[in-house]
This record gives sequence, C-alpha cells and structure tokens, in this order.
Amino acid sequence: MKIGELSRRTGVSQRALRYYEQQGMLAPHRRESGYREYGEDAVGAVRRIRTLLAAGLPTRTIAEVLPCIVEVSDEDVASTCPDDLAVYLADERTRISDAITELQTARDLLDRILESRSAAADAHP
Amino acid sequence: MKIGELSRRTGVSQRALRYYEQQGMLAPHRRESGYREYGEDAVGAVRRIRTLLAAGLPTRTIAEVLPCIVEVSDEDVASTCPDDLAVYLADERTRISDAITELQTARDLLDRILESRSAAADAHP
DNA sequence: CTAAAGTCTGACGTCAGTGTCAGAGTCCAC
DNA sequence: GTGGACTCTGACACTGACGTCAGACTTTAG
Repeated sequence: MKIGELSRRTGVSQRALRYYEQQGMLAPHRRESGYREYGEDAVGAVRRIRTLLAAGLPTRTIAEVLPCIVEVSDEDVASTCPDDLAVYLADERTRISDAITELQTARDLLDRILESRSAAADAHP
Repeated sequence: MKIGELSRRTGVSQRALRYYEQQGMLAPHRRESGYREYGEDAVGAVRRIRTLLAAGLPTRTIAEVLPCIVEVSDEDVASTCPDDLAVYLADERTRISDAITELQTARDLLDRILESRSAAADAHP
C-alpha cells in the first residue's frame, strides 16, 4: 500500500511515517517513481512504534528492537535480540514502571481535587 | 528560603524553578535585592508541579490548578476550583488513565520480548 | 488525455522544558 | 570589609517528534 492508505489505517500522519523511516524504524520498498510501498506488516509495526514512542523510548532504541519482533498471529516473539540491548530494555522497563506509578500519583491528585470539589458542592447545594 | 536551598531540597534545577515562576506556577516573594524568597509550602508545590508535568499536563493548566490545592497535613484539598477547570481536569484524568494503559501495553511488549529471549536462552544453553 | 488527487524532497517552524553562558549585583562568614 | 558563594536577568542553544509549506513529479478516474 502507499503512504496515504497506511496513514489512514494507522491514524498516523504521513509526515510522521516519513519521519519514522528517516529514523530507521521503517524501511518501505520504493517504486520506480520513488513512491513508498508498504507491506501489510507495516500496520503492526507502526502500532508498535506508537506504543513504544508513547512509553518514551527513543527512536534509535525502537529501530533496534523492532527487528527482534517476529509476528506470530497476535503475539510477538523476540528472536535475535543482543544481550546489551536486552539489558537496556530491562532498564526501560523499570523506567516505564516508574512512570506508571507517577501517573497514578498524578491521577490520585486530580481525584482528590475533583472529589473535594464535589464535596464542597454537597455542602453548599 | 532562597532558590539554592529549594533546588537542593526538591532536586529541581534553579533554572527550572525560574521557568516555573515565569509560567505562573510559582510566585515567590522578592527581597529588596530581587532575590526570590520561598516559603515552606513551595516544597510541596514543586513536588506537585513535577508530578503533573510528568503526567503531561501543560504548564498553563498546572498554574490554574495549583491555587485550588490547600495543604492539609499530607492530604490535599481543593477549594475554589471553577467549573470549567474541573471539566478540563476530568478530561485530563481520562487522558492520564489512557496513558497508563498505553504504558502498560508497552511494558507488556517489552516483557514478551525479554521473556521469549530468555526462553531462547533456555533452549540453547 | 486531462485534471484532480496523491506523493516526493527539503527546509523551516513549533513546543516544552530545560542547559548554559555572560555580566552584574548581593549575601554572609571570617 | 572583603572575598568567595550565591543570585539576578536575558539570551541563545538544544532535543524530539512532528506540522507545514513550496515546488515538482506520479498516479488514477473519467
């Protein structure tokens, strides 16, 4: 498929898709004309890119880890993942867990604010 | 206290503290000399700023929500929080929950990668 | 065949949250 | 009172992940 379709199917802008390619995270084939040609697997790849980007992993890391992922129906299986990368990924995993905790703290804070507000509304109906 | 002490006590750089002020999130008193003078409550305020920044709230929103927070020992209570802000905060709450889900998805992906890797190591010891 | 729609590269803009540096003024312990 | 530590403002730099625009080329529907 061409870039427009991939963009529509993933919800990711064409600009972003080109950026992903520039960063080595995607490598579509090219037609004679220079048009990018993406395979079906690009949809899953883009989905993973978004997930890892949202988790704060740098593009370089994502570019390294994506080749480790082989699609098996809906599950992902890593094959040739070098040791040093695995160590780094374990660090990232820790960072993500910490981030989750922080977000939960933030959400709790918002909850307390919103809750005490509704409590005040109850007091002055 | 002056900015150096607040920086040490919060682990936040002086540059960042000045930026927070510029964005209206902090409003320290000033000495005759122009030196910033922070109260004890600034420590908690900075802690909340970090939490909400980490959660992706924009500085403008944080500047609006901080005055809603009145310290009650270790709990926070909102007082005069305008309706429209509350609506917006509820949206942010949703966004944060979504972000947590995304992070968990990313962590699961990393787990599958790391797990299948150790499985491969077991297969070829 | 033609016009409209799609795509290309390249470059500059943006935004948040700082880092860093310069040059000048201030504080405080001795 | 002095010297070293601290603080001030202002400005420019930087990073990441894109947005946006220009100008040229390609594809596709009719």
